[in-house]
Amino acid sequence: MTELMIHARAPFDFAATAKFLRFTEAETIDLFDGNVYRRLCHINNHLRLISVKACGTRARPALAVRLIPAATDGDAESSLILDAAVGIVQRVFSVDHHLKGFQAQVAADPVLSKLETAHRGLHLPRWPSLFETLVISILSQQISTVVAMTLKRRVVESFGERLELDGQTFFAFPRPGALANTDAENLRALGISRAKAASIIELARATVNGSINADKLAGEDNETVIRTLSDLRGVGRWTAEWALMLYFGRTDVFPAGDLAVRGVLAKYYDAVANSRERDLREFAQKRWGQWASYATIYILAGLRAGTINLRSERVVSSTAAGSSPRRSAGK
DNA sequence: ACCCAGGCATTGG
DNA sequence: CCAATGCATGGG
Repeated sequence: MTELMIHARAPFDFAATAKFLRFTEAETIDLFDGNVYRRLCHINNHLRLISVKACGTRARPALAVRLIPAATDGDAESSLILDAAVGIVQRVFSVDHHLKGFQAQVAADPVLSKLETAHRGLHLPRWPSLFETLVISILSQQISTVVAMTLKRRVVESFGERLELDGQTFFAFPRPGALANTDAENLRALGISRAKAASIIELARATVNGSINADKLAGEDNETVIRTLSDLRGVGRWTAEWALMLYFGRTDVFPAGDLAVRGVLAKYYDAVANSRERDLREFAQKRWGQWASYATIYILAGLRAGTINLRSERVVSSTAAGSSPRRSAGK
């Protein structure tokens, strides 16, 4: 069986990166068993299961990529598909990001350097397409991630193509065309709000007709991408910023409107305890600069792992025994 | 039953 | 420019 190797830059923690965007057991599309990452993808109009696992050494990490059905040696079409699959894996695991720069950036920041140590090697995990990225972010707006993943699973099972392999059913994320021509009621029936249903359908149509072009946007700067994506119904700054990270792989983005991120800054950074969104953004850009996206995901990773939390007081204050407690989250 | 969770569009000052 | 409001589900 043909297997391709992709080399990555150390530090690189394959499992942490694979897990970051996949927090529920009920995942039907983005599969990770702790060892092998698998996802069914449309590649050059073929359905293929991409299978990835870590190999190499700590100093020279690498990924091994396989396709099922397997590529046929010497077949030109198979070769194209394999190359495309490698491109997807490179994107999903941000193998080109060099985290030494992030380490240097946060060395003097007590909170982030602790998080960097705790989660060392976590790369920015990304989605294979801009369409999928935006649909997931729209579904995630305001509601808990668990609910959002439930809704995503229903969308995938209703509109995604499937492939049976060894008695197991694999789903691909729906292509834009599958959602562009559906009625909003079909999404409403899955528990999606009226506004989000309309947003997803409009996004699907914009993707099909080319008015949203991921390849073109890839060459634009952050603010241009944010402006362009924000023209879509249901896409605001928060959603566009996460798309800059989770699809385009920009390392210098800070989603200052994010509820969880705001809570952490309010609790752990006195300087911005009650700041407005644009002040938080300025603070983050100054402090984390080209690595603000990594500061963001390490903060969220820390929250999930319990390295940091939003529940109680940050530390025991030696002098203010009777002082009023700090609010733990922004309003 | 109620409140909240990795927002957004709309409306009104 | 800023504040208030409704929206969807599922877990506490």
